[in-house]
Amino acid sequence: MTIARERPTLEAVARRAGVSRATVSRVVNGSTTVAEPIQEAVRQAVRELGYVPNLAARSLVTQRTDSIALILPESATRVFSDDQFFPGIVRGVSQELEAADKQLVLIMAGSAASYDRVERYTTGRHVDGVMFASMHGVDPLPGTLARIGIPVVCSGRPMGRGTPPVPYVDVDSVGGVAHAVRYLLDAGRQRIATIAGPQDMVAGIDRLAGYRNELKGSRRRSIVANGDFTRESGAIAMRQLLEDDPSLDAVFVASDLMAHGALRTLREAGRRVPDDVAVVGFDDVEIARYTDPPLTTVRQPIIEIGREMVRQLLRIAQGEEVEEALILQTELVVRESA
Amino acid sequence: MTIARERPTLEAVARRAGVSRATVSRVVNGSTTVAEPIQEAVRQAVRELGYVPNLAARSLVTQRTDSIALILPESATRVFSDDQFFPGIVRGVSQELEAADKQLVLIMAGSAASYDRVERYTTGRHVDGVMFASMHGVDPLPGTLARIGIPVVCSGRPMGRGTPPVPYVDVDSVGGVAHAVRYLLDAGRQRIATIAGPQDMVAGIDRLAGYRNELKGSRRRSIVANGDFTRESGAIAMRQLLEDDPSLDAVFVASDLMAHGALRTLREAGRRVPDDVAVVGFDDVEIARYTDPPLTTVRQPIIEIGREMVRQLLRIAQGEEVEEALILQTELVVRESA
DNA sequence: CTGAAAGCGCTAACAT
DNA sequence: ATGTTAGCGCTTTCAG
Repeated sequence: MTIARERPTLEAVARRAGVSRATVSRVVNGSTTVAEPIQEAVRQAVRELGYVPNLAARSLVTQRTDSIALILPESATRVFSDDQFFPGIVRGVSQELEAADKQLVLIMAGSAASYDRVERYTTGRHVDGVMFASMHGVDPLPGTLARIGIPVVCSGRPMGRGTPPVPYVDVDSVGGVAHAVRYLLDAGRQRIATIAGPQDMVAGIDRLAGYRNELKGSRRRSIVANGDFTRESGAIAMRQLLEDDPSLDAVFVASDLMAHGALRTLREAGRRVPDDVAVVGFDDVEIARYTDPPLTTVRQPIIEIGREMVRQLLRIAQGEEVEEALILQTELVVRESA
Repeated sequence: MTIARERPTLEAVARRAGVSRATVSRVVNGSTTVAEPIQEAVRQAVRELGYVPNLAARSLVTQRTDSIALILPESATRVFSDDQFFPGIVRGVSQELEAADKQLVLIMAGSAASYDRVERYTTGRHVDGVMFASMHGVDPLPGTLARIGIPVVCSGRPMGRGTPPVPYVDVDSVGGVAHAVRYLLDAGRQRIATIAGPQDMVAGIDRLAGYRNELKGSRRRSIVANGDFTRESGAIAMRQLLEDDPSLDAVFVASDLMAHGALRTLREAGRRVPDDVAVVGFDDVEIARYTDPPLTTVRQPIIEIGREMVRQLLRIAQGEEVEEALILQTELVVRESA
């Protein structure tokens, strides 16, 4: 199928054009210090031979690859589920990387074996920098990378303190949730439950902490069920809550997707929303506008997180010092009246 | 933030362990021909120095990177839309690559600039093989890669014949559509329209051809509107069709997502499905089971396409000859009775 | 403005 | 079983 077993090298081009390797290299890399006629001769030789530079060789000497990895420690199934978090991050990252003319390589790693591969891939310097999103538990990889000098940025504060600390971009979850809960309190709600996110992820932990914090001041007891950010888990958790406390009149749900599931359960249980039970979500993904009723939720600038991750990463790659934390603001979006 | 500016090399490890570079290389790569005590000494040195192999150097000599690219010539927005084609392909590819212990790097390229970058990235041998899905128009890149000896496989027959031909995995669209149309004919439908996919994609072209082919034998005239595989375009195309021929009683839609949109339009227009108008889709994605009424559709084994692409690619990479075309079968799934 | 030469860090014969 | 040696294909001083 392929004849071209022998790929032409710089050397071959140089011979053909009757110049030195150095000159060919200069032309190929767009140096302006080469006489026009020679440039043309070189380009011609490149064309005739079908020369394409070997990036491995180049990056061996330049120490750059001009590509950046975004690691999603999740299975492909999860990444492409209807959770709008991943698309948001990827879009933000793409936009910003586009502007910097860097190649984005997206890597999913849902299993232990694949995570090992990712470790080899990234530590081996196949990319100039690495971003992590949706991390679970205490993950040593970001710290490892940072230690061997590869620029890293995480989305969400990494769990466990490492040395050196890994810079991250996050949103003010605790503050956002506080707004949400206060909104429910102000509306006179008495028994405010929560459906928490997975407790192996900072997003899950922080949102639950925000809820507990805010409730503490109001002498109300907390009523908690756990989900994993999927719609289905929200439906199940809501059932659990209704069992635990049938008289609850409000629930803060740690993600819109789970809130969507919770709404279904409430409807099935004959509770009116928001009359009987007020529901507030988190994320402000598109679905929040189409639920019945539309969801009051805490807006999180997901795309912006992606963009900021890239900006931080590029700064680090240029040797600039950056703050460990870059925190973006959240905002309560009221859609139904509780 | 990072102290490790100087990355230890094989050389450094060798010195520290008091052996030669070759021995260290053997240990690092798991050769069994090294005496146990020496292995241990080397591993210790590796640990102490925090040595990590430089993959660029390695692949410069081995000519391998153990990673494979999947190129999606679409924007991130489109890839993460609710079109279940992309997730299916990615899942199939992931599964199969996992088994081969190769790293998948997913690359999206929705703009011309990004496509240039992808060309540089792939021709530069950053990966051992390249897969393409969702191609638009005549794309020279697969052919270019094949020519310079990089294994390539496409999903869907590439448009335009190149030299050498690029191997591809596709489904029997024409046959699948024929079944669908015949099903409508057998049900006694008289005016069978179609909502075609984008005509710059083989999937769009082939499905339209299948419709025209099958209709030709029945002396019925074809009624065509165009969409771009999105739900919204299906809704719009359906409106168009109703205007063109208010008396149509059936429509074959080239994708389930467009069919979903078409159903909405039909409902708004007061047509009952399937009583007034029968609708048949293509893809059999999950949504087809949840539309109202559930969609009769042509099932396409999307995940299998992904898996087969990888299998073909690995064969090519091992120097095996493969057939240019690998065609998977489709199947009509009847859900509503037309 | 161009060429010669010295590596980048690693692997793989080939010796020993 | 281990070491020596010769590159892989490229960039980049440094001379000229």
